Amino acid sequence: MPVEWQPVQQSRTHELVLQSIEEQVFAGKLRAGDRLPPERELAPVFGVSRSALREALRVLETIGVLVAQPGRGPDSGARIVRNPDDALGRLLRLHFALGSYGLHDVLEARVALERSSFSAAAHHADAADLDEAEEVVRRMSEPGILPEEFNELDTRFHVKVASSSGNALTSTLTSAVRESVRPLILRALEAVADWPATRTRLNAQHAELLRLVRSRRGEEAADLAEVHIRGFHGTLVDENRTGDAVEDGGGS
Amino acid sequence: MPVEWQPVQQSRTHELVLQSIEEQVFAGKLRAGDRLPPERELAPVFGVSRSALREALRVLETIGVLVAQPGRGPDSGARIVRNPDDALGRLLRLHFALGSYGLHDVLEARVALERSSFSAAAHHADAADLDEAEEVVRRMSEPGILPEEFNELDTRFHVKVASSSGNALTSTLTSAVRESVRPLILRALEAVADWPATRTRLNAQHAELLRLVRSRRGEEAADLAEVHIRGFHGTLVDENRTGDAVEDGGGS
DNA sequence: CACGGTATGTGGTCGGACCAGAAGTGGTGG
DNA sequence: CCACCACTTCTGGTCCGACCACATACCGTG
Repeated sequence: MPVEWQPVQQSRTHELVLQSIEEQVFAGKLRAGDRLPPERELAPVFGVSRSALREALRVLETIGVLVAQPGRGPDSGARIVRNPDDALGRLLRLHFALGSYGLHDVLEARVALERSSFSAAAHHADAADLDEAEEVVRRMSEPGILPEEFNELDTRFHVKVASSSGNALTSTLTSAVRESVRPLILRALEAVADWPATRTRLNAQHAELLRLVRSRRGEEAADLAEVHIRGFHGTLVDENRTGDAVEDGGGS
Repeated sequence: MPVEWQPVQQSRTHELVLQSIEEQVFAGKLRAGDRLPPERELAPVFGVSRSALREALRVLETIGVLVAQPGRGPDSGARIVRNPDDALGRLLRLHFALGSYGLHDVLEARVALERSSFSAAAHHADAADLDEAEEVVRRMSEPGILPEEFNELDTRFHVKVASSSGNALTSTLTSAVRESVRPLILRALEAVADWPATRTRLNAQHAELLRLVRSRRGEEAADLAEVHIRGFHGTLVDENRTGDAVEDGGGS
């Protein structure tokens, strides 16, 4: 049984601290909303310097598990929270920029995730969520809207539908994946030849998507979502060079 | 146009440093493989202390964009890399433990992602990848295998298929999502009543999945993958309490 | 030319100090 | 008794300077 154990060295103390805190989370002893002791107290508990502790806390903050506030009072100090969206967004955005994956990968991932989102939304979304999405579509349809704001609203539309599906994970993933290609999409929209026509076409699809979701026709909504996304990305590939995969030296 | 600008305060200097480095990445001036100057040189460039710079670098390291090695020579120092897997895995693992999303969310996300993976694998996978997957299935079929190792190999099977699909993003996401529920699945497997029967049933599906992929029947493979995953998770929900969503105070 | 000790440079850690800000604390005057 | 205001306290954020461990480059010695 060649299990191929990793070298695992990990002599870095801040990772040991991190591991210790993570174990508390996995064991359920640290839950969302809990507050950590002040850094000056916690560091000696772990037997490390405040700097090392701070680096561990910074990691937790980076992945959206912890927020820290200076000052005094009930809201001060380090608190366990659950905010994966920003972390995931930053992660995918940077890795997309570095070419960890290409535009085609993003396209397929979006199709997979949003098919699921629209299908689930057709079953679970309540009227309030869909009304908000409708309002977004309405604002996207205003004449004279610029690609900049259109891009912003389009993102919000897709994320809104995803979150209305009741699935926090696909919602988060959808949002992060969409965000990671936002600059690319913006540049593509700005470079499109007939902007009003493109805008109108996309909005017609948005409206139809919402109509299908409202009438609980999940499968049709999923199909149209796929067409919508593939068509959109098809425009992108025409306007941009697809980010190709380069060899890497950082194989985990 | 109520765009609702965020407060954005961000007085923390390490975030400014981070932002500056990120811009270099987005502008393509920092690419995978590039080396950063030593911390002692870089800190004064940004006009910050070494500690603040280090916290920014720690963030980049956390999201798998940078690795650092002490010592001297061509391999020392901080290098830009592309290793999103560990970062994504840790992120989803912790957030799942904190209840940012529940087991049902993971189920649906897995179905969406792996349907796409198996479908794409049927079109793009080469023989070598599938042979590796076959080998994994073979080892899972060895009599007397324990849930511990089975869980390990099952993860590797699904990740292997995902990576063979040629889509680095869905592969990474599949891996991370699967990893986030690994402890849960392990406990479920260990608690299952008739372990040999369960094992045999799952392996039969694995073998059939590979057969469908090899014969390029993507749609059927996707359907079976969905059945496979839903059945698996169905066992889980029976054995475990589904992690319910708690209210949160950390709205981004 | 081969070898081995030493100097150098890297990230990692540590301790102490100070800063800015928010809230508690207590004194003061109405 | 209450309202107001200055002061104290506590928090994370930052900075500085020093040392450690380790791997390499360097250079003297054989």
